[in-house]
Amino acid sequence: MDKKKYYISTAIAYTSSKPHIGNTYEIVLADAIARYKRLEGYDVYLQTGTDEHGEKIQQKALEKGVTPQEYVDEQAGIIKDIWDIMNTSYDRFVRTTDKKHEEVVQHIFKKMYDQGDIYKSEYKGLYCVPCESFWTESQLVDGKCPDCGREVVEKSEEAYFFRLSKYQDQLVEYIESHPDFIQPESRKNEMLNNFIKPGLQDLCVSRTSFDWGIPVDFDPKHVVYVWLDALTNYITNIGYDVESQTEEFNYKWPADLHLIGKDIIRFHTIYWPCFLFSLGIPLPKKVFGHPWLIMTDGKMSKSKGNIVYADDLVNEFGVDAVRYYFLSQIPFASDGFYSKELLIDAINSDLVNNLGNLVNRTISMSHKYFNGIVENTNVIEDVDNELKSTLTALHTSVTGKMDDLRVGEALGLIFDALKRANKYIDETTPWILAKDETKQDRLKTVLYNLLESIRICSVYLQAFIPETSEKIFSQLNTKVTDFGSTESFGNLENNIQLNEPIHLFDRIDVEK
RNA sequence: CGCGGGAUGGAGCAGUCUGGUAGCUCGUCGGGCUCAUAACCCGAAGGUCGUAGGUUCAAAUCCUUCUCCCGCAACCA
Repeated sequence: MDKKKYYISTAIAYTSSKPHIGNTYEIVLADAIARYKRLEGYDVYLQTGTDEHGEKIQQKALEKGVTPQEYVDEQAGIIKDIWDIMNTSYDRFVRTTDKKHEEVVQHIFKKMYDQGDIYKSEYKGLYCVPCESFWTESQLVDGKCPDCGREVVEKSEEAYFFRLSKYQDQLVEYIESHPDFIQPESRKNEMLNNFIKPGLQDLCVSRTSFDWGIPVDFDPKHVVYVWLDALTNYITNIGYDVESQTEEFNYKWPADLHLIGKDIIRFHTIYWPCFLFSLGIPLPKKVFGHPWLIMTDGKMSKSKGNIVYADDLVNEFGVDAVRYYFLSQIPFASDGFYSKELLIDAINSDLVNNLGNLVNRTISMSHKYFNGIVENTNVIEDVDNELKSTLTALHTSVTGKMDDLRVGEALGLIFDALKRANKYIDETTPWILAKDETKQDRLKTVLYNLLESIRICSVYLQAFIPETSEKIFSQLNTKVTDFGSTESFGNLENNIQLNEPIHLFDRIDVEK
């Protein structure tokens, strides 16, 4: 076994409310990457989960009249259900209220304290007494509390700080010598110019204003800052502890990819690396800040009532339709739009007209002309060449796009190939061949080529729309579904008995 | 001058790094075909590539001005 490992993580979802499609996009994206890597033969580990501490959680629980633990248990369940509804293949779903995690976070905090990276000091800030909140200068509205509009006062409170400043030079050096560390590239410049080079201030890593968090064990009126708690999930759940690391940790770490939203790049490319420097363990290989899925009618908000949830969409359109939309329509580095019209458009034109119809017409013809048994008679004509080369080229081109995390473009290449296969039907006109007694062997080859093209595309599609791939393989009645079988054309079994054609996707009536 | 991103036919995007006939999907219009989920295939119309200027034989692409939109601005995650 010389499988190479691939550790990919999503950010852990904050349990303050049910995730909408924007939040759900990330796990689907991670899943597609993970599935593709597995297809390629990597030993993939996909970790996701929930971030369950913090003041906001405590407030929400209070509002609902339940304990914070009861609240996050419910929320974590909801989130996990949505991840499952999206058919995502995570290997472990972690929670920051897990006892083992909490214990290791305490060890980490202590270690940092003992070695002088964390020190006790005072947090000074502008405080709104009635709201019990600290605000920064820039958050104030007309110099007053942005929540209630009342005066704020200078206040200081005891707190622990992490010496970010100590690691500034090391961080700059690391980022500049590892050009792939922060992706896309524009984010790297943003971090360097905006935050790091102007000078890193030490980070306040404890709170005393609320208690729903991991207590600092040697000073229990403090709880650990949520980000120190949350970020470490990437190591605490694979067997890291300050004194001893498990074999699992040594094998999996460093992570190959942290997939995160572009809004939390700062935490993953500044705080997290510095924490790891402090612990003396390597940095993850890549942090990719993906763009957002935004609504054509403006930002989602409760007041607008335009929040869209993935599970509702799945109920209406099916899981693979929603996955397809997320994976194909969101640009690599800039935000992508969502609207029901765009979703329906993509379903009808790509999934129904292109993919679904291709499979359906090909299998139908095979049944009609040869009772579903198609032999590769190898009656080759020039017109076949372009089809074959289009299909075999995918092996390199799709993999290249996936390596660059350009998932939408990878999917686009596959659908271009399907389109090419539809064109091949017009070029070869099987219905005319069928009427000619002497062309039966040629017709068999044409149909075989089409079925093989469909098979090859379906192998790749396992990473993106796995249920659909299954349905196609089942219609083709093929066992050849491995990645290696797409390197050359003609690996579909000869003389297989096809199953009856079924509709993969139903057309969505636009009038509705 | 806080930092960064964006503005490309009706819609959504690619192209900008490494200047050289402006491309893709959807929609519209016309044609073809009939195996198929009114699907498929071919063709056409539609863009002064946000504004103004500059460099160049040549600019969506490089430089500068301005306008508009978005994100960030560190103790909310």
